[in-house]
Amino acid sequence: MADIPDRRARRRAETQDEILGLALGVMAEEGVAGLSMSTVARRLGVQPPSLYRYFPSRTAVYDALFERGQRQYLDAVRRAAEPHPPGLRALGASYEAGAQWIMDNQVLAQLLFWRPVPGFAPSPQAYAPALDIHAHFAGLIRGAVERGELHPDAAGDDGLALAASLIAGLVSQQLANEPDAGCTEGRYTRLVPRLPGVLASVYPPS
Amino acid sequence: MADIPDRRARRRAETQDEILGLALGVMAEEGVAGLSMSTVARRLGVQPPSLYRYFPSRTAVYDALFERGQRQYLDAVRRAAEPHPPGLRALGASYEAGAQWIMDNQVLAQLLFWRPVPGFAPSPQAYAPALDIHAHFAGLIRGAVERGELHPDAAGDDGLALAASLIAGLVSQQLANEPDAGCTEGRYTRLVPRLPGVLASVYPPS
DNA sequence: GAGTATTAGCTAATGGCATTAGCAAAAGCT
DNA sequence: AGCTTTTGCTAATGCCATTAGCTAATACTC
Repeated sequence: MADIPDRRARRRAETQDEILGLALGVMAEEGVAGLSMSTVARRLGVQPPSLYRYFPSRTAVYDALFERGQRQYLDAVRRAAEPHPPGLRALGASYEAGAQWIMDNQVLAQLLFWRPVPGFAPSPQAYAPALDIHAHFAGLIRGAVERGELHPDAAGDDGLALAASLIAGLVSQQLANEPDAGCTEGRYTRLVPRLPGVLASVYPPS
Repeated sequence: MADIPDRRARRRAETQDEILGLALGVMAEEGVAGLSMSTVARRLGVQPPSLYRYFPSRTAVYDALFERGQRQYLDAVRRAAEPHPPGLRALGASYEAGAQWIMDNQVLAQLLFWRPVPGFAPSPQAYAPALDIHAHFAGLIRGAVERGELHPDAAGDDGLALAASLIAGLVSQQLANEPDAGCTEGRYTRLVPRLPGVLASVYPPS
């Protein structure tokens, strides 16, 4: 019956995935820090200690979710920018896609961007995509500068920090105050499309 | 010995205050959601159940801290604005004082603005000052409009939302990425003094 | 000052949690 | 078929929040 090189490994990976999905559900209901291995085990139809065959600790579950989230988010913002040349348009598309992803994946986003879990710090490999995310936005802003859409200062340290803070601010306000609103209706996230314009008025091309 | 109307009530209030202080310390070490009644009791030199004479539950401790935080923060931003007439200058001073307070009281700030504790929602009375905070900033922005420092749109829904998001963005980025930096040195919070200028370039007076 | 009510502490107990140890059955491999 | 690896289980440990019930001290009343 060895029709597939490693059947067991595949089933194992499936189970791990199922555990992560259930964990997300629990976190959505109980809060990010409210993840309970026992609850996940119950929903999986298994005794709590059996989970430890798949993840060595609760922290490891967080870490796997962290990495998965980083990759999904990076994918979302990259894909959104792809159709455009690097510049303000691409930046706007990335902003919007990022905000959308965050509102659609709130618990994952909290884990990624706000670290609400005492004792959890992402492993270096789980954190790696975060650097790519930063590089992605930096690249778009440099592109906007080269196209004459922004003042060169926008690509400096302060400009990049401000650009990152603009989106972080809208999204964090939206999550804190109106977490159930859709991205396009929320009092805060509906302003996301205006961010490229905000950046341009702060850093008008020379 | 009844030299003071209610001696016991005073001692009780002192103990409650001491508990809140110890709780803040534990939260600073273990994370906001890592507050443990048992740890607080140990530090107070008392058995865990005795804490329940002072707070009916762990959630009640969070609630008391929430209210205390709201009041302190409101005080800080109000006091900073006082010397100035309502306008961009006062707004800048409030922004800076608020950012400073948050960086100096990170755990309290997380409790106030990011709700990282599953199952905790502030009671209406603990939440009350939050409305005053909003009104404070709205008043400053209206003042800036009246003084001709900002376009009237700045005092609309979108303008107020953007103004709140600007400071939220810088601070949340600072906390997430460089929590140990001082407010004036941090890559993000050092941009706080520029926020009135940012707002003015987005909403230039007609 | 004696008596009474209130308060603040204690210990013991309950039920939940993450995690570890050790065992038994199943699944795959040779 | 026999061996190894994997996956599940139960039992146990030590933590937690919280409740119940008791005792000593503290303050108030007469």
